[in-house]
Amino acid sequence: MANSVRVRFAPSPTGPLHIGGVRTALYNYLYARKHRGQFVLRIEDTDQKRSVDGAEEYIQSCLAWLGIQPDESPTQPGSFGPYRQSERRNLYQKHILELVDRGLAYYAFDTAESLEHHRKDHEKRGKTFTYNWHNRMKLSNSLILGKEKTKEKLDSGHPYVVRFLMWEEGEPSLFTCSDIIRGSVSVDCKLLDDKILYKSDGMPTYHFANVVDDHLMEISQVIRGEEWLPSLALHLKLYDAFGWTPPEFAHLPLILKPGGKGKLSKRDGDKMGFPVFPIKWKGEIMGFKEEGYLPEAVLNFLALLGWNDGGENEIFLLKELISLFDLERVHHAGARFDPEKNKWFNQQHIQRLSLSDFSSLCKAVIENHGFVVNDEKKLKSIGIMIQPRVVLTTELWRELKVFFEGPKDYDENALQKVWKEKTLGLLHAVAEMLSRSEEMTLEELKDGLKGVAEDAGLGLGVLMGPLRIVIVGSLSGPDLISLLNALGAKEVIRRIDFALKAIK
RNA sequence: GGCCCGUUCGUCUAUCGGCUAGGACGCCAGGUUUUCAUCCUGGUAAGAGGGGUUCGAUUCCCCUACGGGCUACCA
Repeated sequence: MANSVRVRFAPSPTGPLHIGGVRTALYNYLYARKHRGQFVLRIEDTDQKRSVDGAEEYIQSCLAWLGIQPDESPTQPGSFGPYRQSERRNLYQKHILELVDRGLAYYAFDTAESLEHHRKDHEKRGKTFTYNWHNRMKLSNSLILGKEKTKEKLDSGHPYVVRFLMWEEGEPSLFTCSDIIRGSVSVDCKLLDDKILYKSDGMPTYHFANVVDDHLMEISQVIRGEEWLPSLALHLKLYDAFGWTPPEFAHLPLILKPGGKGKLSKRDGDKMGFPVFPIKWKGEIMGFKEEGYLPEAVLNFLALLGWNDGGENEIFLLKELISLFDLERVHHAGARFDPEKNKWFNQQHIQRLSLSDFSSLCKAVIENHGFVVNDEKKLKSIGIMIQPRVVLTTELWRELKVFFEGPKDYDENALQKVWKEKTLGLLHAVAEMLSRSEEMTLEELKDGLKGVAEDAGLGLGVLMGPLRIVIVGSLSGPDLISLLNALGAKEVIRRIDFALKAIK
């Protein structure tokens, strides 16, 4: 099939994958699925110093939790492997040599110290040091050394890097790149530097590895963060140098901090009390999963951060996102991460869960707390009562608890508010009424309670407050009649008795 | 500093020259509910500023301001 779509998500394993990366992965995934193409995970570990143990596995687990798994990855290789850059050295080697041979890249021997010196010196004079056409002939590299001397240096094991010959005098300097989201972007090549393609440790830099890999892996669209836009010209020039047809590019707007300035960073979540990682990292930092978010809600929120389908609906499942997604509708400006709206999305998805899905969520929580419910019908009736009351799944037990344990203490303020002189007698009467009766329907139960209140010359409302406190411990919770019904007469009577002893 | 990208309610956004500028989150008020929550109804609030182009600019162009990114032998 011609023009088949292959996109990639290419994180470097330097720590936990944060929300910006997740969104990049998501957009790639959506694009791939929408166009019936492949979604590739490539690990960019060319910087050994910054690689962090466990980060690669973490990335895979995140994608798995979110349900946006790659078609090809280090652990599930396709026919374009290896999928870790550290395992592709020979490929880079071969290609860098080709560039050098053709005079499009050159060896440079400048030490880090000497470059640093130049930079400082320029800075002092209010200038910027750029290693390029206007000074490359004054520095230390194969361009001035000539073939012989360069070979000598190389053979003697002298450390070197390889630099890209970005631009030479006489060439046209205006270069126009095109971006699916932004249209065309022009840069002046005179201002660009001779980027290092190959480091002295024998590893390629991002720029080089990226271009070689995207070409070799037959990537058709590169969808990545906006921080790469300034190096787009370099990358395109590199494709050009090899004579390769470049993929299309789409640069995504950045995700910004909720309150302050700058892009969202890994530490923001901790600082401000909301997660920025999908799942727990090294048992230290909690993720969306642990904080009670559904993967579909996280996906939904992220998808809408910088993109929308133009309609007014905002709640989408992954399947719908796939059919609606369109890179050309991606917003141009950075988007601020809003933890409140994220929560709202979660609530919406919880509310939309089918009763049986919601019930099984409840069941797991109940069992985690050492209780069992084997009556499906009962489980579902509980589910109906509490589903609208939950925003995060971490709140599940707070709502579920009342069905399994009576209160141990009672809300003082609430007591003062509703506890009247006749309350004691009223509660005794309720217990008595319940002990007399068989199984009751909701209606019968309501009528029974009404009867008790009326016998004391009061309305139902006066009874409900105290009764709720006695059963729940506070003045909040699901519909009391349904709750009493679910608990059963015996348990209700027990709680009343317990409370009457505990209160005064 | 240089280069690049961007700029509509507090936040996420719709609008692709006709706008009384729409929706959502949040917030406020009211209603439903025996409570809280859900739910419903309503309200609040925006085109950064200045120049053009045009019969008409939020929409196109320029300048300024502001925001963001990049400027490493990090990605």
